[in-house]
Amino acid sequence: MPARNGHPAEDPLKKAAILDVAIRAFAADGFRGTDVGVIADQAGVGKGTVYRYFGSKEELFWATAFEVLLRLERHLFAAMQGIVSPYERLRAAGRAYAEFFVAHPQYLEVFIQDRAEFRGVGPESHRQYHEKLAERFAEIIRQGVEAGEFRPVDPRMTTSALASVLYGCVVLCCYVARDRSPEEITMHTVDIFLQGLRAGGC
Amino acid sequence: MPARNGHPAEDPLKKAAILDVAIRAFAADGFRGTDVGVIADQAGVGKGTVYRYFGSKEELFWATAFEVLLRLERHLFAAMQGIVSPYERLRAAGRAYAEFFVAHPQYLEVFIQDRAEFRGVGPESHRQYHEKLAERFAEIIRQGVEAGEFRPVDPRMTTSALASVLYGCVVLCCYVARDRSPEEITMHTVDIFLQGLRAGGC
Amino acid sequence: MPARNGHPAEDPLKKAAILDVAIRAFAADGFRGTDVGVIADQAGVGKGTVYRYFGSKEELFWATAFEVLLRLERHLFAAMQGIVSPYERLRAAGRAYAEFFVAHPQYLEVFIQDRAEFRGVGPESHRQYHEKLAERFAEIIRQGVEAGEFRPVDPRMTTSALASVLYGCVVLCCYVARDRSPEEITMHTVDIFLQGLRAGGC
Amino acid sequence: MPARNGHPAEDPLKKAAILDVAIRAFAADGFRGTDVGVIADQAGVGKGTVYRYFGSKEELFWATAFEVLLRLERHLFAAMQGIVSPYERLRAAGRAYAEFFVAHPQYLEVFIQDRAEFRGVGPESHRQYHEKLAERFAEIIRQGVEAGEFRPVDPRMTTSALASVLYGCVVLCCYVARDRSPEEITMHTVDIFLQGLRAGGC
DNA sequence: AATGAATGAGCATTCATTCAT
DNA sequence: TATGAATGAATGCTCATTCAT
Repeated sequence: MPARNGHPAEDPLKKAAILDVAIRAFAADGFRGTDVGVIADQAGVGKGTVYRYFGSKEELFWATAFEVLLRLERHLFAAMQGIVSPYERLRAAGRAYAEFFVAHPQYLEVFIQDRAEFRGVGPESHRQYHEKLAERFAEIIRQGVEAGEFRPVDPRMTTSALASVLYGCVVLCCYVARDRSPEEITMHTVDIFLQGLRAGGC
Repeated sequence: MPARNGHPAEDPLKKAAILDVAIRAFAADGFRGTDVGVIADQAGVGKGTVYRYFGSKEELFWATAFEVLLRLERHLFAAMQGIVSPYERLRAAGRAYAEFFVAHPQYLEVFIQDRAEFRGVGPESHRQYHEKLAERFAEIIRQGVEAGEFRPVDPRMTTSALASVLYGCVVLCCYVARDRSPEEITMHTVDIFLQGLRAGGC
Repeated sequence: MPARNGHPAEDPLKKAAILDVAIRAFAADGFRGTDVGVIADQAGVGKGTVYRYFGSKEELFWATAFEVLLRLERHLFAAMQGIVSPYERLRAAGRAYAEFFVAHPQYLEVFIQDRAEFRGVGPESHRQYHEKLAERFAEIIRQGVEAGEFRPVDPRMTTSALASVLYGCVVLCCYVARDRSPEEITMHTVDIFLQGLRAGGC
Repeated sequence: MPARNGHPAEDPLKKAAILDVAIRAFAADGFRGTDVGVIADQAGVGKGTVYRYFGSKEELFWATAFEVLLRLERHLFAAMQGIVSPYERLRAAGRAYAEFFVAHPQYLEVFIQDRAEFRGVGPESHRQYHEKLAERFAEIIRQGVEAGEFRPVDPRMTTSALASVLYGCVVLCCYVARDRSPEEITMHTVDIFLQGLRAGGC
């Protein structure tokens, strides 16, 4: 809503610049450890501008976390593009998930900070977005079940299960099996998830 | 009468009291949000004593995280006690893992803080302990493979996989499927992990 | 069509609107606690306009304080209208003074802020106006003395005395005798001032 | 309450030093304009120490204002020492009041800030102290009335009246009659207060 | 050895003022 | 002329760590 005589009420480029810097900053130092002033400096704007655009450090963080979620979603669905088999779609999503966080470790840190600092209690809009995203995966699983490709599992719980598997893999890879890449571990885990650890009992 | 070695005259009871308080404090407010002074007060000791026993806030946190790891390990192996089948042992461990963190949510927060604040880079002794713990599970998987109960997977990678699955379940339960308990989600996930999502293609 | 002199094309209505809002704002939050941006918003103008019309927050405050002084003066002389006896004129002025600040507590706060923040050191024009106002009262006292209604006091000092009495009454009424109204206290004080506390020793 | 092995829980000298600096600082820059850090520096202590001793900037200010009130009270009663006649006691108090604030202008500024910033709403303990002080003066007036030295006025209201007169004189002297000293103005006003402005109508 | 008073770097947020549009 | 986005200095308060007692 520009004023009567022309004003760029909000500059999307500037907003994006702040967000980009914020991702790196929160990833590097954590929510508490991050200085809003440093973000402002690195984004080339005044501290007041950051507050103008985002209201508070907390809201800035949530905007940051949301942006990461958006990018992850885009990456996942791009990777599943053109694949039909639900089985292959989940494998592709798993691989993309690992790739995404390996390529952008800072995104992972933001995810982790979100949980660590706010225990998953963010703005309602985030919850709704999670919900929508989960539903998209539940639908894939539902199709796999209907197609007889998957066992007759509960789609929503299995979406949770898949999310847990993927999240656990990328988060814990720093603790375990340092001689393997996160992608390797993730794909191994996803494959067990899909095939089962148990020896095939027909 | 100073002790034989190291710090003279350390009172193990006092140390345990501090640690107990620290778990609750770090869980409640996070690493950065926790005030060492408050821990000292609640433990009934002076701030200086906390520093004498633990050196720094960071070291205190690591001691805290280590204590939680010890308790988790005890709980897991107690739950596997007397079970022979590797398959059943892993199921029992999975259930125990979820139970443990549901019964003591603060322990989970400490785990999460550990990763969030220090990216899994703690003292070397922790790494070694993780290693030993992982080896114990790898051994179970190895036995399962040898017994023909499991597919011929890499035991170490599969241990990673299992850890990721369990960790992901308890950490993410706050985001997804709020209508299910963490135990339900975890057991569902573990069962898929063991049985496979794919429809049994003999 | 710019005005003949000084600032071209100043809108007196807009200026008055800003001043009105400013009185309330400064009274409510004090000089330091008042946000110029809020004044601009409430007056329905841009922040830049406030600065265009008043130059700085400080000058805005002085304009505000001056406006209050003008209104007080009008109120006092309206109340003295038609009264001849100097004695009765001063009583009427005293009563009007108390009434004025009871009816408009925000005016009082502005007076107090003026003294608190600037120690009475405002622009020279204010000093001159004070001087003129004081002289009008001194003249009344002079007449009272000449008429034999007052003792032969120094008119200027007695004007000061009267001002102090009135100011003290309205400012301190929040500390003392909360069971009496400011008007009661003021009239009691004024009457003592006029009659003397001492038992009339003829 | 020192700890088991000797601690000077609170150093009264340090506290007094902070208070002394605070009086000057608040007087010079006002409540809002004063930087607690500057007070700490000038008092030769850390900022944390100021907060340890006084809890907050506001409480520090109240302690400051209270200290000034105590000093004023001591000065007033010292000046009335040995004087019997209520009439002379009030004159002496009036003179002492003016002298006190002329000798310590910063005390006056603190008084004014108190009213400006907090509208006389301080801690309950202050109100009680004011009350006690007022009662002491009311008693003097009561005695003057009983002795026939004063007219039969209400002692409490007349105390208010006297307080208003004195306060008004010292506060406003910066606006009016700059060619007279505050003491002169005050004594003139007090004398009118005592004798009456009106020509003695027997 | 134990204590807790003292320290001061650190940080979120506000707001007077400017100036491009 | 009017606007309000941008700026960044300013400030209250916290808390990890030290050290005199």
